[in-house]
Amino acid sequence: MAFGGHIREVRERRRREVPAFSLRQVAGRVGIEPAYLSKIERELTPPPSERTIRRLAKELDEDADVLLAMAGKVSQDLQEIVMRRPKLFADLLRQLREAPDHAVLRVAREIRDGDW
Amino acid sequence: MAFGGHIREVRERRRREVPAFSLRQVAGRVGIEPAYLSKIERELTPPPSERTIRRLAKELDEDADVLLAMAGKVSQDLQEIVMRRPKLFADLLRQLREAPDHAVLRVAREIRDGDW
DNA sequence: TGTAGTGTGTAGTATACGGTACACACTCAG
DNA sequence: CTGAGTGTGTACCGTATACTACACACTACA
Repeated sequence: MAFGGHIREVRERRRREVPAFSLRQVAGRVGIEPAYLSKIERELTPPPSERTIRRLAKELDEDADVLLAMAGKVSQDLQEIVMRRPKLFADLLRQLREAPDHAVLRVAREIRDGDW
Repeated sequence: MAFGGHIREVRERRRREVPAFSLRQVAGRVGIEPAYLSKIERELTPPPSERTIRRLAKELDEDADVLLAMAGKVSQDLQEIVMRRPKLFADLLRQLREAPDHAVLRVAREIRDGDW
């Protein structure tokens, strides 16, 4: 799904319960102009910066990494993890490209359980 | 190490054997202006685009992912892998941030040996 | 009926990105 | 001593990024 439309959906849904989720008020709390948020939601402009996406995520209680992905971006902190050991992580990610979710999850679990 | 200086070092080293690795000729084969490559190598300009970095990597027989990392970038194809399953890979990468190389390598090996 | 709040149209802006184009000074081989 | 090749200084360029600012029309409530 596209970024803007998703934001609009989530915001409107939230708004049905809490009127403070009007476009103007959300824009205000997020720190951008209402007109800009309007254009974002209708996809008349490309998705905003990572910084703004993070604030939107917080405001709307959505997962920042997922929103960033919808915006065609990858979180800066993840990029730094890869850049610190480029060969290592480049290989790993390409290995895992086609791997099913459960296999990747198992890997993550093994690591978390600290058997290294 | 910084991107530009590394490029200069590698190119000069190569040049000692093969004179075709002059700045001008490399720039020519890579498809950029010599003046631009000069500025890149002396870091008077930020590193070039991913596209140009890839060509430099090929030309100088260096690892593209490593060069990209030195340039503060992450390969577009890796970004797409993460963006397709953002939660999955965001979690995984953050798990692996502090993990020692050998642990990550083992994970990659397990996956490659296809036990999923 | 006015006024508070809503979303939107239009215009403009500062900064960064990713370079090109050309002239210059230097070196070194024939 | 010339001319082919070297690296570099300076100026400029189009496009994209990430927004702001303001005016407008509409709705609903008091």
